[in-house]
Amino acid sequence: MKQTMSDASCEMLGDFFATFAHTTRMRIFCALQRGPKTVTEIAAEAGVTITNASQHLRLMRDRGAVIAEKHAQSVHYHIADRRFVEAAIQIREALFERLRHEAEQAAVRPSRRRLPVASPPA
Amino acid sequence: MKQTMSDASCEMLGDFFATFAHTTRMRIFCALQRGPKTVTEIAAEAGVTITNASQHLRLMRDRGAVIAEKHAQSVHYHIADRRFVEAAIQIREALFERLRHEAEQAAVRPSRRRLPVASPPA
DNA sequence: GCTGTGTTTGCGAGATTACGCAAATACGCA
DNA sequence: TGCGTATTTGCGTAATCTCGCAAACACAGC
Repeated sequence: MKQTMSDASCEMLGDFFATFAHTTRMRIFCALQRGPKTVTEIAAEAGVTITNASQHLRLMRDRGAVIAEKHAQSVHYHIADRRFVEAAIQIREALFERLRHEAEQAAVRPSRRRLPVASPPA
Repeated sequence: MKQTMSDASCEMLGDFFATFAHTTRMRIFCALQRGPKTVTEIAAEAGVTITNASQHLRLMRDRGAVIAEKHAQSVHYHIADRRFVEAAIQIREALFERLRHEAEQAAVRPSRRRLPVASPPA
């Protein structure tokens, strides 16, 4: 069981990915890319209830993805580390490129789809 | 509900992050960074049963994170896109740096810990 | 065809996560 | 102090995920 990353690293990374492994949290993250926002604003942009937004934000906060700051009655949330945004954009580009590539492949051989195992040329 | 990323993008990214949002899958991903491997090898390196490894690999395959190729009796898995590795490394660096930073902060003011909300200087 | 090795699948139990509602808390303002 | 706005928390239910076991499947060699 030798590995390049330690078990601790794998767990840490797994937790980090779990932080964004939800459409709503991704929408929240996306909304926050345009600057700090209150819970109410975030809930509106993400299209969820304030309670639900607060719950997701707590999870994201506990895992260090976002930071909360109190201003008067409201709490302003913002993204904790700009590199998270850069990584997300990078990943999105890779996924989009993959989609384009798959679309081209589908156009070339329309009958070939979603084989569970891709065999090498026989 | 205006956003920089579309709902579809958020869902796609959320699914992608979910693909790695598990310690075992992260270990599998890590094992595969050193080259293609069979299910049996992956299971051994990740410290899980072959059945369990196969289940995780199926999920990762369905989501485009890894690619399977049959060779004789065995199936060799490899990472689908090198950028996934680069993104993971980048994120890991950011997390480690954050850990270091937190450790320094803790050393400076040892009594201050894990406040649910960080208030700005009053 | 039969056997052995390697991989996948079906299914059920247990654990975890997500969500809404109602209640509680925090804070500014009168 | 009392009120209104903003946010969080407790809790119950529904949905999803994880994992092991046994069975099924794929394939090379005999």
